[in-house]
Amino acid sequence: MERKLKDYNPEYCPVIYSLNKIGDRWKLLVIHYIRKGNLRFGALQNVIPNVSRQTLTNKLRELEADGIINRTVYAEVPPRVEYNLTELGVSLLPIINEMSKWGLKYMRP
Amino acid sequence: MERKLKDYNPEYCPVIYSLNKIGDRWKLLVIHYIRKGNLRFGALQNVIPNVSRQTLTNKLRELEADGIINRTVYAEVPPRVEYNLTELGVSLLPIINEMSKWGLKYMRP
DNA sequence: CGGTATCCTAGTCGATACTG
DNA sequence: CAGTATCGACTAGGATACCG
Repeated sequence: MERKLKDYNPEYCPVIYSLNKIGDRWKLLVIHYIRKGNLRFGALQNVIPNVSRQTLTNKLRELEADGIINRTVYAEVPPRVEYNLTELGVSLLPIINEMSKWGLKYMRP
Repeated sequence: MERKLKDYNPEYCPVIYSLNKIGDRWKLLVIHYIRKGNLRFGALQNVIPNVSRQTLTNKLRELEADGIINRTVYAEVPPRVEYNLTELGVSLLPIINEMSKWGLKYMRP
């Protein structure tokens, strides 16, 4: 699925381009939870339900590679790593805001 | 992945609720392409890149079950089936608009 | 603490053939 | 035309163990 959508020419469909960057539940959740401020790896793992360390690592690396989040390593013992949104990451918040608004309006618990 | 996110209690996170409804590339693309007006099954298959009949069928059924699209069958020969957005489906368009805006602004072809 | 490295499985998707 | 049925390949993601 990943491969297929990347083969398209996104030039003709901005939506597909966006989907290739963040069309992924985990990524959106990471961005959603990071928005409030810097978060450590462990905190992310706790706050995102049921994500495995490995998957979280993968998604964080992809987001970092795409320039959506920053990864800051503090040379301490025990080690501390914090993630926060880049400017590009912040520019994605309106999308998440719309999703949040829609969810609030239409979800029936 | 599907199962996992469904196990969460979405009551506490509207974003997760939204993701459970439309956190899926195919679904978003279907909604995106249907927005312009009624579309037949074949037209959808042509306009959505590389989607198989089976996958498209599945996604259309799920969207229908969630009340996001209508399916209208015309008793003709050859048969004609058209899909269009319900009111609920239309309410999702702001999300897609935001994604489209973001893609337009930040994609580098 | 914040990761890798492996392994493995469930589920998704595509190809093909067939149907009303 | 608009599907279904079947099968097989692929892969995202979870479990586990280990590392700096």
